[in-house]
Amino acid sequence: MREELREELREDDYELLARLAHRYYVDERTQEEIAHEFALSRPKVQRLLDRARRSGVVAIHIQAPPGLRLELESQLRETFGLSDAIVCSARTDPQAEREAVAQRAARYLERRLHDGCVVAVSHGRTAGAVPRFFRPASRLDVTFVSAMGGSPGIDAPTNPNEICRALAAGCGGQAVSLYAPAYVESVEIRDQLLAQEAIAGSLDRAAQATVALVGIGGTDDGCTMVRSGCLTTSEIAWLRSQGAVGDVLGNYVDTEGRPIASPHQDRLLALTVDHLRRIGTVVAVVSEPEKPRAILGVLRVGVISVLVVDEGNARAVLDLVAHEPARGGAAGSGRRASQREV
Amino acid sequence: MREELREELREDDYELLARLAHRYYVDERTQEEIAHEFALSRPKVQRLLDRARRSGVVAIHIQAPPGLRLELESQLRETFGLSDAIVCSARTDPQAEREAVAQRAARYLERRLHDGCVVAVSHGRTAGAVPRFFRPASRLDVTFVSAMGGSPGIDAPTNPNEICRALAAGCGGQAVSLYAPAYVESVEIRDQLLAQEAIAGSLDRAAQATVALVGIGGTDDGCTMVRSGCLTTSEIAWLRSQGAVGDVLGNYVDTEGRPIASPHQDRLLALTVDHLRRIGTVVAVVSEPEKPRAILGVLRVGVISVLVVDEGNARAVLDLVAHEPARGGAAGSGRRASQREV
DNA sequence: GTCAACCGTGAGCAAATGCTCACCAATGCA
DNA sequence: TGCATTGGTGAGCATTTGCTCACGGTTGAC
Repeated sequence: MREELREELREDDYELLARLAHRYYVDERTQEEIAHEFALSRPKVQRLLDRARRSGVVAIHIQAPPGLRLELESQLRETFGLSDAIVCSARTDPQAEREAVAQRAARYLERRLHDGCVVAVSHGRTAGAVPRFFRPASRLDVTFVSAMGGSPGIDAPTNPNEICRALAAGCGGQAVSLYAPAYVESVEIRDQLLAQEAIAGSLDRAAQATVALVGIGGTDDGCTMVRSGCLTTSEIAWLRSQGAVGDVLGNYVDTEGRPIASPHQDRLLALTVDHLRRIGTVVAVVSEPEKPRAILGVLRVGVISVLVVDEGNARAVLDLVAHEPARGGAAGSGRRASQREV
Repeated sequence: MREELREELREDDYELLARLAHRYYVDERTQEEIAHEFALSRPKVQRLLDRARRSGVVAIHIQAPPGLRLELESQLRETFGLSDAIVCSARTDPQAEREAVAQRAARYLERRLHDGCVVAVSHGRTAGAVPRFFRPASRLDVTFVSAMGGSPGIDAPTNPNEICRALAAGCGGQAVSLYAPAYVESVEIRDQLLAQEAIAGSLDRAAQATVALVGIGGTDDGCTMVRSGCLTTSEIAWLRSQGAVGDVLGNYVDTEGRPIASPHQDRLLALTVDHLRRIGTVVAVVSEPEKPRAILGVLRVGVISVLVVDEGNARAVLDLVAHEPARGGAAGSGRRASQREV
């Protein structure tokens, strides 16, 4: 919005703007002082300074550490209404990339968590890498609760209970495990399990969390939900055929963020999208390459508030949005790139 | 003061500062919003942004038109307590240089003058070039009054009366002439002249001015006061021997800005330094090359509030101050250059 | 172990800033 | 010529910002 082309300035105006801007930004005079000096009214000085900024006479440059992609982050925030976005610069090694993302997520949690917080935790390889880097400066009285059941089919450190335990150990907090599988073979069994106090209680605590740490899953045959045995390859293929592009906590959505009603849903022991919606801060960590469509779909659900992601996926997601034909006004690849010019 | 070396930052701090700065300066969030996003207190965000600025993470660059020497101007303002300084970029031709200075002075007056102003005007070649460029956008009801008498020995356009007339013509204002010579041969004659209502009245109006436009004279044999016949070369030599480095309205001062008591003073028909002191805005225009010592002395009198000067003199004056042994702390050439680092 | 000195912190306030709005002058149009 | 429109202007107010100050927790010396 309010995109302003670098307007053409008359030479005299240019000089005045530069003079005012120098006085304001370099010499740090107040607008009132400057107004007095130049025999202008204060609001006029304000307007001129505004113009100086918009016309590019004043250039504010943020000297970011290499590897920080602040521009991308801002675009993600704006495009998806996130309250925060953290992008890690591209690395060749997927393993290193995952660690970089996990480290940033850990730093974010260190900043964000404070005594009394309750954090709901999903499964996932990237989420599983977070605890290794989670070392708050001081002890934190935080409770980590599994937001979904476990799966024997995948590495232990990728399971929610394990992630909770490790995170709690990292800060001296508490871990609340969910002693149930992520996925069972019938609705009846799930309902029986949900009737268990131990299980319902844990899930309920997760639902009451103020923060959630979640991964974003894809719909390819090698995705976590398949590797963990929650879904078969034919089931994931069926979901794909229904338009599913990704999931959060086993809740599949299409590219528009609409839920995919599926029979598998009812055999899942995890928080629902509505649960997540009620949790103030939902932090999603993603690093697996080539997940942009999954990310796009899940972001559009509108429950994610913070995204920690690698640079490749970040760019890819924004590209998807920019090239989409049907949505929003004036698509085309150039639009997004010129959003900010300062 | 408060010179801050670019402090060394830890990598994490660096990242946080860059992130905050980007959010604040590029995305234009308020400090409060940022504080909330980063789970910090508002004052803390403020301090961090402060640090970001001082440590150079935020670089504010003013894209000045070529030939604008804003840095020099700020140094002049600070060094001599001027309310404004305008420096014109160096040109090879002294004539072109004078015109450039005069043009800037004219622009300044156009901005500064408003209906009802009374401007006291001295003689001088540079001051004489001002009217040619003085073309306010709209009619101005301003009165220009000679602040010293005339001299038949110099070009007409260099005489105060003539400058007043031309300035008044330029804006549709009034000119009040001083019908007296700048310099007479005895104190008695001067006193007689001062007793004349026409003369005393004009000088009095000049003394009541709210703005003054003055030149700064040197003490070489070719200075305006000698060329105009006000002083002989032996008189100016005597003044030099007394330490005089320059004058304003015929009032000679030494390099410290102290007045030089001289017998010639009493034969002068012009405003005194004390008169000038009571005039709110005294604009000095100087462009003759190699006048830095004259400028230095006159600026130190403390009556000049605005200096319009060529780049060569501006640098030379600041160099003189920087290399002075006796005054202020920690002299040496490097000091001034490092005053501002942003 | 105790005490003093010292950051770093956030509350609270004063100043500075951004913004809205009503007004005026200049311009264009009938 | 009169009238409507537009662009720019400064008054006044709400918000944002910078700053002071008292407090608490930590460090380091004795």
